Parts: sequence; structure tokens; C-alpha cells
Amino acid sequence: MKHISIKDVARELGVAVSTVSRAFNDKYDIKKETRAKILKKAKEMGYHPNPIAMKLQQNRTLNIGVVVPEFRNAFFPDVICGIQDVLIPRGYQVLIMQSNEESERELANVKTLVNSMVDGIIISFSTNTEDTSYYKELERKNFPIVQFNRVLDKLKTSKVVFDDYTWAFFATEHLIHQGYKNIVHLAGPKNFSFSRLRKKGFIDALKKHNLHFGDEKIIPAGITIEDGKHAMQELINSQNIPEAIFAINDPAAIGAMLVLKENKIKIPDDIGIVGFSESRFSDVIEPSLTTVQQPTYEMGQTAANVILQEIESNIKIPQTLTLGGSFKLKKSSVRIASLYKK
Amino acid sequence: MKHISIKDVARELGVAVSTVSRAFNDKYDIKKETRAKILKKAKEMGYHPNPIAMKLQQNRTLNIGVVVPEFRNAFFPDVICGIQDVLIPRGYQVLIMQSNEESERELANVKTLVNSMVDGIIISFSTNTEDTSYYKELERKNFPIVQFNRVLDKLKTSKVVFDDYTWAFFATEHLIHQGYKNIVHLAGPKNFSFSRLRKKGFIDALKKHNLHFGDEKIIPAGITIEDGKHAMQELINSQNIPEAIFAINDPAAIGAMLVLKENKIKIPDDIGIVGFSESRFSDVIEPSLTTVQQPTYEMGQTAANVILQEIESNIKIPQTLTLGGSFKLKKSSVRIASLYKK
DNA sequence: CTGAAAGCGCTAACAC
DNA sequence: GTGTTAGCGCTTTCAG
Repeated sequence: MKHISIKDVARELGVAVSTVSRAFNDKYDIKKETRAKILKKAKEMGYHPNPIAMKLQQNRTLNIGVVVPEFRNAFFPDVICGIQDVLIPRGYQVLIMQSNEESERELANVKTLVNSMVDGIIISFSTNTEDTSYYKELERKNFPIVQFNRVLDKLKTSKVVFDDYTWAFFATEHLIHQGYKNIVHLAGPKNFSFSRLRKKGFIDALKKHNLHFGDEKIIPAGITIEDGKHAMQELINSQNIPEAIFAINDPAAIGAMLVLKENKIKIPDDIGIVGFSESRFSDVIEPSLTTVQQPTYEMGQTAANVILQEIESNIKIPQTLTLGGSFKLKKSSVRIASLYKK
Repeated sequence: MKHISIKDVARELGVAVSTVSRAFNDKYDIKKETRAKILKKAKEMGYHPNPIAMKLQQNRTLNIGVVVPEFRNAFFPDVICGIQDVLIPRGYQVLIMQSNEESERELANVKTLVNSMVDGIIISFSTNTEDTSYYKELERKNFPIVQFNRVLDKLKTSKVVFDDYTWAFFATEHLIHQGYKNIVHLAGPKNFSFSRLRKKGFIDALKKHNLHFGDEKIIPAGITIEDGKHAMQELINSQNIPEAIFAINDPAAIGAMLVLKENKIKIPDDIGIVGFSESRFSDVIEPSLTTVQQPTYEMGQTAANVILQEIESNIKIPQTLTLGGSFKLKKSSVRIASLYKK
């Protein structure tokens, strides 16, 4: 697999390498015919500029690193699609690395990428990431970083997040409107702002409607099906079955539902449940799961645009972009059948 | 973000750049203390070798490209994890690109990667890929390619596949053992060998047990939930409801189940169904879906090892590695409750 | 408009 | 053992 270089083309045509180079970067003066001639010959010979050499020379890579904690759920793959669709047409390559929810591996990933000279990193952190010293250092060095979804407040880079508060509020209010009163929240890992915001939305909705709120309404769970199962099982064991559940995300909701069904507790009649996207399960589970839909694809596009702007302008003013979503009304939260359409 | 180069380190210590280089590549003679001194200083200065420059010089990239048609289902992410876990410790970077099931985009992805000088490509093709001329060219140029899962017979590169025939045979036989007689197969896209092999396994199992086989037993479907829905709806519309279904994969099976449930057809009593992994739905759907489990993670590891071997030995003898799986017995295919354990 | 030449950061002969 | 030097393939002054 030997590469035909600019030299080969130049020799073949008896011109200088710089001329060939110019033909390929049309920002220089070059006679039209020369240019055409060169491009034609180059194509004939199967010449492609070697991006590695370009990168070396220009001290930039045209690579963007994307670091995600996992891509087994639907959420991150969708975001990545959005990122790719913005970046690829702009001539960037998207290097994806996944951290397996381990902050050490995540750190290694980021170091590899930075060290391999990506021009910037779009990242969503792992559940257990606490030590941000290396990221702070990158921040200080002015290295372009955009956080999304799982963002760390400590890090002052640009962020793209979902309007978790509002939609958690809305989701909870929806349950209240359905007549559920004793509502609990399966909460997420507390180092993520989205956990805090969804919890706050939940609490404020209860308060607005003068429903009793106490710490016992917040059930520490997590973001996997297993977490949801575990939390629900605990509730059942402690004879503490609520009337409705607002889950931190779909997998947690699904886990809870699986346990409820095992225990013959009827959804939505005995208990109502609302999730928060991040899976493709909501239409497969029975009853179908009411959920807050996040604009994953758009989140990716937005993050890509932000980093592009930071890289190309070389100006970094940390901004936090907050996206809105939509509500997918399904069966798991609607007691009166007539209210549920389609 | 300015890079400290080998020169800076050399100057700082009053040694030659080659000495610094040698300190970092311990295959040359170099005095222990010099080496220690250099490494220490380098660390102090925050020096990291610039991989881009290394790549240019050595004409290799230490990058492997992975091209997948999608990563919304569980299958490819799992395979990628396996690939990464082999390649990263060996000093390679894994560049993932997804083709969105479009062969044009797939081709562009591969060209980008080849052109960006990855050392090799691990690929699973999109549903509609027909034109293999470019891939043939790469093959001729001896460029390392390993196909997995969705392989094209026309391309004579190394392949890592699942033993589709045997397990399809087994899955079908399982349905027969359950007493189902009129069994149909929801078939996959015909340009993939796995479709053909699973179909053949299905047919041969019917034949072995002297069950009637005719073309009407093969229902062209596809590999998505939508495909499964569509195929099932057609069967119902034509009043042609079989006793059991062997689906090309889980999403197709899930689609069929959703339609069956809509139509109040009982699974597994009225109709039995078996899938073929490729999703995480099998435990979420009700009844839980019996399925053939493919060793996705191991498939990734295997593909990674094959390409590593081809790259590092520079010998390419196309080999096809066939992996075995396991059978996940669940509720969707077992009529007599007592037979189903846990 | 085009050619010559320097240099991006690194490695690998080849000297000494 | 270590230094010198020639490139890897490209862009970009600087001349002409």
C-alpha cells in the first residue's frame, strides 16, 4: 500500500512540488490551466494528499475526539450521529472512544486523544469521575473541550445540556395531574448536574401542588436497568410502595417495571411511572413507557458546532447551551384509558 | 496548546535529538543514566512524543479503523468494546465510523480512513452494499481488511463470523422439539452470508424432521423492528399465521411480537418465537424472548487479533474464523411451563 | 505565476 | 554511546 506523493506528481509533470501543492489549496495564485492539468494528472495517478503530513505541517489534526462513558444505550450513539453529521462535512474526522464508565480509562482516553493531537474534545463523563485536575489543566492550556449531558460543574468549559429541570418538573406534574399523590423519584448519581436538576424539578413540582415532600421521596438508584430493579425491590421489601414513580431515566424505569410486573403490581393502575429517554425500550416494554424525549441528535450537532466555533475562532468563552425536549405520552402513566390517544 | 518537541528537550540538556529519541525507544544502545536523565527532564517539561510526526516518519499510523453500519443496536457497540480492549493495550487507537446503513457513506468512511492512513480496517457492511470494486482494489493493494458479521463473499479478505448455520439449525430444532410444526422463517437481506446460512440452517432442520418445506416458509423481512412488524402484519393480513417463527434476529422478532400482541395472539401458546441476539430487548419484552446468543465481545477481540497479526507479520492469508454461541432459553418458545426453568 | 528551499517533529542510518 | 544528518509529505515564505 504505497502512497503516491506530491513529488511523484510533480516529477511526472515537470513542475515544482509547491505548484502541485498550490493546485490543491486554491488560496494561491496559479494559472487555471496549470491547475487543471495538475488535478487531472493527480487523479489519473491516484494521488491523494497525505493528511498525516498536512497535520504535521499545520500543527492541527482535523480530528475531533469524542469520549463517551458507554454506547450500549441509545443515547450516546444518537448524539454521536449528530456530531458526525456536523463535523464530517466540515472536513473533520471523529474519533470515538468509550470509557466503560471508568474514570481511569476515561482519563487515559482523553490523554491518548490530546496526545495524538486532536483539535478538541467533546466529552460526557463517567459516573464515577471525581478528579478533574487533568481536565482543569487542559482548560488552563486553553485546549478546546465541550462537555455534554454528563457535565461537571467544576469544569468551566462550554456545555451542552438538556433542560432537565423544566422537563423533570413537567413529568412530575403530569403524574400529579393523573391523580397520583404519593410520588417518589428514583434518583441518579449525585455528581452529575442532571441528577440534581431532575431531582429539583421533581421536588418543586410536588411543592407547587402542595404535596408532601420529605427525603423518603428520593430513592437513590442509578442509571441502569439493574439500578432500577434494585431500588424497586428495596421499596417493595420495605412495604413502601408509592403510587407513582418518576425515574431518572428509562433504564431505571424499565428495571422498576420489570420488578413491579414480577410482583403482579399493575401499571398504570396500581402505580404510574414516567421515565426519561436514554433507551429504545419505551415502546417495547408493556405497558409502553411514558418518557421525556431528549433531542439527542441535536445535542450532538450543537456540541459539534460549539467546538468548531471555538477551534476555528480560537476564542473560548464558556457558554452553556440548554436544549428543550418533548413529552412522549404512553400507557405507563395514564390511568383513564380515554385520555390516552393512539 | 503548544507542543514541546524533542528539540526543546535536547537543547535543554545539551544532547542531540537522536539521543532523546533513543531514550524514548529503548531498542538502541544508550547509557542508563543518560536515559534516566532525559526521561526525567522530559517529564518535567511536559514533553510527549508527537504521534503525528512518528506516523509520518514510520509510514504507519497505529490507528485501526472500525466501520460499522450502525451502532444503535447492542451488537456493534459490544463488538467494538472487544476490538478496543485488544487494540488499545497494544498501542493502537481505534477510529470508529458508522455508515448509517448507507453504502455510499460507508465507502466515504473507508476512503477517509484509508486516506488518513489507518493501518487496517475492520468492517461490517451495510445492508445495501453491492458494489465492491473499491474494496477489491484495496484487497489487491494488500491493504489489511478484516470483515466481520456482515461479510461479503465476493471479498476474499479474512473474516470473523458466527456459526450461523449450526445455531439456526439448533434454534429451529428447538421449536420443533416444542411441538410446533408449521414454522416460518423471517429472513434477512440476501446479500449477507449470515442471512443465507441462517436460512439454510432453518431449512435443513425442517427437512431433518420431515416437516413440509416450501418457499412459503421463507418470509423476506429484514433486520429491524419495523421489518419484523411489517412481515408479521403481512402474514396476519393474508390469514397465514404460522405456529412458530424463527426470526433472522431479535429486532425482527420483537417487531413480530409487537404485532402479535396487538392482535391478541398469545405467545408462546398460539405461536412460538425464537430470535437471534443483536439487541438488549430479549429480557424486556414480554414474554421474554428465546434467542441465540452470539459472542459479540469475543467477535471483536478475534477480529482485532486477526488484523493485528496481518499488520505486524505483513502476511495476509485470508482465513475465516467461525465462532460458536449459546442458547438463551426464555418464555417465548416454551409451551409447557414446567420445562422453563427460572 | 512558478520554482527553490526551509521546516513541522520524529527516526534511522552513518559517523565518530 | 552519542552526535550529525537525511528524509517522511506537505505548506509557505522568498525569489525570480
